[in-house]
Amino acid sequence: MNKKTIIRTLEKIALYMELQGENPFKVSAFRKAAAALEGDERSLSEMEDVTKLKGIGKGTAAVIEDLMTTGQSSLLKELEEVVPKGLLPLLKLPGLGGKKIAKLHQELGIDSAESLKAACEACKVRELAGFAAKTEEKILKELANLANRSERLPIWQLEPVVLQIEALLGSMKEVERFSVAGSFRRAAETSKDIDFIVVTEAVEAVREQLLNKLSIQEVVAAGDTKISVILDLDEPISVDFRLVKDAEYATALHHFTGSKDHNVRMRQIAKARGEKISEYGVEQEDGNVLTFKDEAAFFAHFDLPFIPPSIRTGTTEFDKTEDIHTLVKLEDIRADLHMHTTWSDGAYSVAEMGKALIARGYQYSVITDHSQFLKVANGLTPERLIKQRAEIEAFNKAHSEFHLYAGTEMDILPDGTLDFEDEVLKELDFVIASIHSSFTQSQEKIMARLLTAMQNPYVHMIAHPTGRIIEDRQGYNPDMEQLIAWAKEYGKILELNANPYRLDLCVEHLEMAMVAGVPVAINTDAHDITHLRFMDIGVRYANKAWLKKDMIVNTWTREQFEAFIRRNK
DNA sequence: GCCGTTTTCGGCCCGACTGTTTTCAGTCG
Repeated sequence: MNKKTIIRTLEKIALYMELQGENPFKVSAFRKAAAALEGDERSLSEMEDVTKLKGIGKGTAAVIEDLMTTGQSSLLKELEEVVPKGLLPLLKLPGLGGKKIAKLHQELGIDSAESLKAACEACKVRELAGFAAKTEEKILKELANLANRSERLPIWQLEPVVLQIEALLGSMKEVERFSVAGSFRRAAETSKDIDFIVVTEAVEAVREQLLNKLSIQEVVAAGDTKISVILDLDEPISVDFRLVKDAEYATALHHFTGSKDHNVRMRQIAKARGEKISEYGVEQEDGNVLTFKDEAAFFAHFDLPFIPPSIRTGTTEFDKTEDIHTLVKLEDIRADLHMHTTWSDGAYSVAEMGKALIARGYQYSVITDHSQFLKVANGLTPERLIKQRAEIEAFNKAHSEFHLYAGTEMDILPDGTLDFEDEVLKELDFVIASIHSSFTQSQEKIMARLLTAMQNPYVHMIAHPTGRIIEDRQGYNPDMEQLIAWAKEYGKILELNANPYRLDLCVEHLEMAMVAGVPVAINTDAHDITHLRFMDIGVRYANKAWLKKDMIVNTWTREQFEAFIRRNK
């Protein structure tokens, strides 16, 4: 019995219980048990007693025991008999939870998205206690959204899987070099699968290891050059591995990175010169096939500069080649201006974050914990801000080559006021203003809230300006044209939040900001040292909008940054 | 269901807000 299967079964049980309207604490107990198993590095056989794990007691241990001895869970089977499968996707509808779905099922016999839609259209739902006409309308709207949802997976779901596969490939001595390719490499918001190019002379050994060490649901193909599998995850993810010889690496990587349209343009360019591009190399008129040591050499062969993957759309990258050198690169980044520590909801102390930032080669950064309104995130009161500043100053004293600024991520409250008085704000080096509440207010109200922040002389930046989560929620729908105009008028920075859940501002809005000449900061919003890696995603994403390096605040030197933040002091 | 006792039940992170009702589930981080 696979540990992953047990984790997934426990989570499935939680899901079905939720649909029954079970006690939420009971539901979360099953989820916690699953998380406890997942969080423990040991395999099942290495644990003599699972109930020793915090979060696993008699009930969940019985489920595990059941799975180990019979290969299935009788509890889950019982639940599946009582709860229609068609109810599962309804949990994804905003506004509907287990209790409401259970009620819809019990009272109206609803068992699927289709029957829910029919009941709403027949005005049956509004007759139930706790439901009304407005709810009906909302459900219908969200059902339409659900149907429109593509099969593509969001980047935040793929990123940890890519990381895991990279670690596995990196550990194989038979693998000479490798790279993720496809739309993930192009920093697409969503992808239908993950592609890897792997250089090896030992195809057999690499294939065996991939098939044995990955948690696989289905092997689609396992040949000499291509291995295609579906991984056994919460949502199944397809992964293709292309095994190539070292000489083919550059052209194979280019070919499988795409985009399709980019490749078409490249092949046209080659054809005009009497050459032919394939994944194996560039064939000359005499039949001789050229190969390249890397992609840069490949592009150079066609008199092109290195084109970063994220701008390979098959359009502008060929028209604006002279601008490519103005795009930001990871090594241009000197700072991260948005992160959290244990003072609010982060996982590491000020000093631990500081050291991790120094290790990344940054010159300065800003600690920006949540403000008092966000009680669940342990937001800071003015008194705690003062104490935190002392800790930041102590860190700076011990590290003269680097500087940590004291900031805040301050909430813009639902009533349109700011969470701190000006007296508090003016003592801070850097002030971020953010919306984390009342997303469903009218655009007018949302804009009024944002205007308050824009007009405050102590606010420097608006973080994640739309509040969207990729493939999950739309955000609070601000009027971006207006917001960008205000940012220009009041001299504020807009954020490109690099967390793969957000990527907010999106490409379209970043382009608008650039045209308006509004400075952008690429920030990780790290709640953990490992989240600092998101800077790479942010930089690659920024390239999609052709943001010029000098408009990106955190490429500035410490002196330039300081001049900006001191303006209104 | 799990945990941890001032051992066998009460709390489980939380406080404001929305839409619905007149007490509450769901949503935000």
